[in-house]
Amino acid sequence: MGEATGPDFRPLYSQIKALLTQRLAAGEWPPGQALPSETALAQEYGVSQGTLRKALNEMEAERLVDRRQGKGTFAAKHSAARSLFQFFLLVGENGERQLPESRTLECSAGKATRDEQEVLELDAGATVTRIMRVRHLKGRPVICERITVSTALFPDLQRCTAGEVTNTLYDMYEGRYGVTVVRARERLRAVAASEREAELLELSTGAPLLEIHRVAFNINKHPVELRISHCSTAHHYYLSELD
Amino acid sequence: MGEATGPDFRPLYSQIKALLTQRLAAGEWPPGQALPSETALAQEYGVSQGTLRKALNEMEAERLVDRRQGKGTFAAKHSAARSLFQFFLLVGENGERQLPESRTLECSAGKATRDEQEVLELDAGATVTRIMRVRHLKGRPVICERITVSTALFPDLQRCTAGEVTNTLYDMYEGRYGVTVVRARERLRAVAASEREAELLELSTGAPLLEIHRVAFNINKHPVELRISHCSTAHHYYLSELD
DNA sequence: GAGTGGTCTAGACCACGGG
DNA sequence: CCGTGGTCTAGACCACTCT
Repeated sequence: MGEATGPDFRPLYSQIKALLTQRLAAGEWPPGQALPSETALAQEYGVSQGTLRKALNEMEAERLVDRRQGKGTFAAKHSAARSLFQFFLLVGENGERQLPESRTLECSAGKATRDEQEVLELDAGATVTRIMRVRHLKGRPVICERITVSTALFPDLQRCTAGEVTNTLYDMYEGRYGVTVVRARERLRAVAASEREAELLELSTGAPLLEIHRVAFNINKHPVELRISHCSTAHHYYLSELD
Repeated sequence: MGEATGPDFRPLYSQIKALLTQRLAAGEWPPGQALPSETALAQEYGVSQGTLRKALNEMEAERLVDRRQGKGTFAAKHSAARSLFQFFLLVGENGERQLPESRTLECSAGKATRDEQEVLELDAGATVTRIMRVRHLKGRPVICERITVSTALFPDLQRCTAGEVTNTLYDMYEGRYGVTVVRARERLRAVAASEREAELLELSTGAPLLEIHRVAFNINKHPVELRISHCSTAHHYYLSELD
């Protein structure tokens, strides 16, 4: 009957899900790799295939795994599609989606501010790496953003961001640091463009910008990145589906 | 084996779901009313309880029905909680949620503009009812919004919005007109406050405001309301969960 | 106690992907 | 061809709600 770790009064499938998520977070199946089949896992845990299926289906709904008939179940992996549809909600007038190109302005390390420390749940005095960049859509500068991550979690990020341009930052977090971003919380406000932002985005000072304050979380629900973006919404809008 | 209406190559549970949704949309079970039990419906359609359960569970995920152990399955009904958590995403600094009070400024009927006609999928020359109102949170004026609906779908809305203040507009759509809003799409931009908005919201002209362009849909996926809100984000932010 | 939805099981068959 | 996940079934038992 496959005893777990102790008495647990949640449904079986929910316990199985927690165990599988734990193994996933521990790196037992790196992003993109196949998990054992349903039947194998069911046998391993001593439960029916139906129970195991319910656990895996919920994990798929949370985008922790990818399931495909005839192929198998795979640990979630970042892709351009995922960045585009899950994490980049600024779309063009006609609704078309496109990932922006990025130009890094600055990249430096320093002591976390009180705000950064709290949001990223860091120890007092921890070192963070900050990236300032401008992002372009169809040749136009549209976004001005400042990204903050823990230097301990992402060492040498400065050097990495210099050369590579092809992939998104989240691809790099996953590929080079083994950190997969699965969820994010965004807080939106309207703000006035500062003098510098106005210059970078080719607008006038005081022009209204959409501020996106994003905290990104890894599979363990720990915050791993703080990103504050100021976006010109002259030719784009932020799409939010309420359902 | 319970023939449906014709040859259909989707999975059984998906066909059942479509049939149940259709009956729900037709008003067979008004908001809040109980549907027959799983066993009864399974027998009616000649499928197993498991298949029927899968259909109902998906409908619950889409918030078309409410299911509670020991009680039954109920047609979705609007509630303060639903308005608050599904449709009102402007929250206070400390993350607390609260529904705003509304003060109607104007309410009039007229010919739909080209934009309104397209968004609401109306015939050319259709009549619409428009409401202008200011909404307050904790005594402060925070939102300035213009609402447009089809007059044919919501007759006499002008008279209705005059007196009643207790409930939300969506409660009224449901209670008086039998229209349940189940989904919405919002497009967000940063805009500058007009002179009038600045006055109403007690800000200076040109101050940055968050524009929310919302289209609300009924259970049949038809657009039933257009709402453009201009929000002061001095003491509130728009919360968007990306998962 | 009777009735509801929730969990769990075991097994059959189907659809898909790849050798 | 085999192995994978997807569908469908039938039945047992549990947890919750109301009378």
